[in-house]
Amino acid sequence: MASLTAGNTRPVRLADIAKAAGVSHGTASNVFSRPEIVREEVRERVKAAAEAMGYAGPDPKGRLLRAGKVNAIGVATTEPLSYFFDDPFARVMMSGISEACDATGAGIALVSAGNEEKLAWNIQSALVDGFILFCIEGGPRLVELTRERKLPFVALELGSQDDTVSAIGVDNVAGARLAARHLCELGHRRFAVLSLAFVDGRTGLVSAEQVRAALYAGTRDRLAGYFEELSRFGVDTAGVPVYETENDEPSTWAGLETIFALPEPPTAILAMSDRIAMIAIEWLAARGIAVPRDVSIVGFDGVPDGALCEPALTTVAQPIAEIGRRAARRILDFDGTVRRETLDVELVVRASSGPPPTRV
Amino acid sequence: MASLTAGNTRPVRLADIAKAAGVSHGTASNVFSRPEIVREEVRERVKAAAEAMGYAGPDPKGRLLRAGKVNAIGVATTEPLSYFFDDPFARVMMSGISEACDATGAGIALVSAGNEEKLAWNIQSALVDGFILFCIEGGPRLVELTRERKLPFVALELGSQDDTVSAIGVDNVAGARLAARHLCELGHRRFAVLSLAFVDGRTGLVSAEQVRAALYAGTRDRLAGYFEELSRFGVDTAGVPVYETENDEPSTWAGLETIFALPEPPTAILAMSDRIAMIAIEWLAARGIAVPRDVSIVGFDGVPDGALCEPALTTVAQPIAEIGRRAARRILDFDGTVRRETLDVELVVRASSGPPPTRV
DNA sequence: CACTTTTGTTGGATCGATTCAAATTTTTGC
DNA sequence: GCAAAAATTTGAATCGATCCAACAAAAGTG
Repeated sequence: MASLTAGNTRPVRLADIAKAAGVSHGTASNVFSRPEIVREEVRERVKAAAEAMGYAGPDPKGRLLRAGKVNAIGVATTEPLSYFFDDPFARVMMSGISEACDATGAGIALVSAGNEEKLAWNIQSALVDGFILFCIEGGPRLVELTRERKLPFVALELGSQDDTVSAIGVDNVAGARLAARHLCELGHRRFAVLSLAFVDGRTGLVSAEQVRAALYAGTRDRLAGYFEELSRFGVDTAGVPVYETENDEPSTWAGLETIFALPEPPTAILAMSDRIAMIAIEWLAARGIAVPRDVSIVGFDGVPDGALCEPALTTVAQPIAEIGRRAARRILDFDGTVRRETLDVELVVRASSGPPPTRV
Repeated sequence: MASLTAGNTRPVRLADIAKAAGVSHGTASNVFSRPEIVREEVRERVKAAAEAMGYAGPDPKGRLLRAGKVNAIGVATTEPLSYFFDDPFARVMMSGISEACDATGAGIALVSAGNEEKLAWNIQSALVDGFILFCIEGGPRLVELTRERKLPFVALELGSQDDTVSAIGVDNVAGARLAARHLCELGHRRFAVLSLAFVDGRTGLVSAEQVRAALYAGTRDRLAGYFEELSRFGVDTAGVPVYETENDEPSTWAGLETIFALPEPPTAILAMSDRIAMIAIEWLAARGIAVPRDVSIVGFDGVPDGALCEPALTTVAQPIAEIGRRAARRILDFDGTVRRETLDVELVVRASSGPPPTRV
């Protein structure tokens, strides 16, 4: 219970110890930042004074203003902060970012906020050299807010096609085609799509009309990829139900209820995220529908949990950590250019996909 | 490939737009920080000037120096940054910290560094209002470094008994007793302990002598708890092998080799972390030793993975997220006091512990 | 209309350091 | 012993804002 702060004395400043040691602040500063250029005797005297007065060392707040560089990169999202540690996708991404930061000794500042207003403030006042934006929900807004700061930033996931923002993401169309082709080649012809959001805050079956009006290009692209490939295999995509979820349990459950209440339930589900896919697997298991015997499922993302679930998830894997690493390096070695980068995805075939049940 | 930074023009400062708008910098500042006190006409003029000159808004670097408060808390460790996202224990802890930070709108700055020197620098220059220290390996050093900053900080895990540092941890002795009692009550009498580090960089069987000289009090306390309870049940603790691991696979494997090569292998393993326990379960499974039929295992920590592994892990659960929340609040509502807080642990009985095999 | 209030604006001081050209001291060379 | 060269030290300027006491202008009051 000892009190640390002795009364309310102002913290000791560099100027204070300079005076105490009888040197100019210039010299005092040098003692800490370039000790080799000051005479040993003086150096010791200043250090002694610092010690005696309980000086905490040059305050980074002061240094910062002069130096200009923070040596930290901000990672922002509209989700709560715990998202960075709870969400599997985010975690792998952060691992990649961490790696790049570790390599250069940079720090990471996590930025987020419950409400819109606080988020704006937190972005405006974040002490960072640049931002990496997790554009999940509310991506466009986040980009706007960040653009105001006029610092380098990279958007993760090529949500919009705004060519004025740097972004790193994957080829969603190609990835989706991989998934669809895999299922078609296994013999499936009756499909359903459990999709991510096309616009904010809506769930339910979506019409072609609504797809065209999609706010989130990533979702639209994945659907386009699915449909292109399905068509190639002669599937009438107009008959394929597409249920828009919020990437969570309630909406995915609702989607499954809907899909399996249809006169011709699917033998294969194309899920736009591993999260959705894994929720679906559980839902199906609870209803005695065997995966992949009765229904096959292919996810999207390639989060580590997918390999662990029962049955292990077939999925379109993004190079998540690599995206993170690249994003971080783009900020760290910023060269003033705006660039959009698309990485390749890879189909990882595991146990959740197999041939369709033979018709009885 | 468009260039963002038009040449190398210095960024626009508040003073620049003040001049452009023909007002004093005081007024210009007010336009951004307290717009309601400046006359509308003037406000619009200044805003227009800002817009026209591409002003990014008041630079937080400048504001910071004046304001003094960063509104962010630093979380430091000697591990690489990715530790925060990869390690299950750290993740849950960070979730708790995040929650507390979200509630007050504070940010989180992750601080770490590969080598000692860079770590010191990073701690010295972290822009934060206080620190939470993950004292795993190298805890004492981390505490020293942080103390220099003269900012509030809280050490996680009551490693040392240094009463001059604030800390939050669990009652290791009581927790360990819980684990030991559970196994004794199931009928076990032949034990082995897979321990965390007593000192840095050593592995192998430890002697009572070495236990006494432990650098890490947490480890010592857990062992003390185990032994106290074992004694109570009439077990001769002198005969209980204690193998010091580095909480990783190689050293845990080595420990298991050693323990199971003993003339009287144990029927129950007391593992000082869930990590060690889960590594042990895998090792045993690979050797056809059934858990809990042949050998029971009790872990320590209560990480979420423990519930998922096969068999699910019996463990002494720490209120990890709660520790995180409290630590964060200690920094956020710092009251100038140094306090050591000890939270209770809870025995979570799952599938990895059962009665010992009946003697043949 | 002179006289207080109220409302807005100003400009200097401050936050805590770093930097650098100029001034000073110490060394070196002869 | 003295000039030139080298090594230190100085102090003003700067980084980019916020704060606040003092001042000015407009509005209200008797």
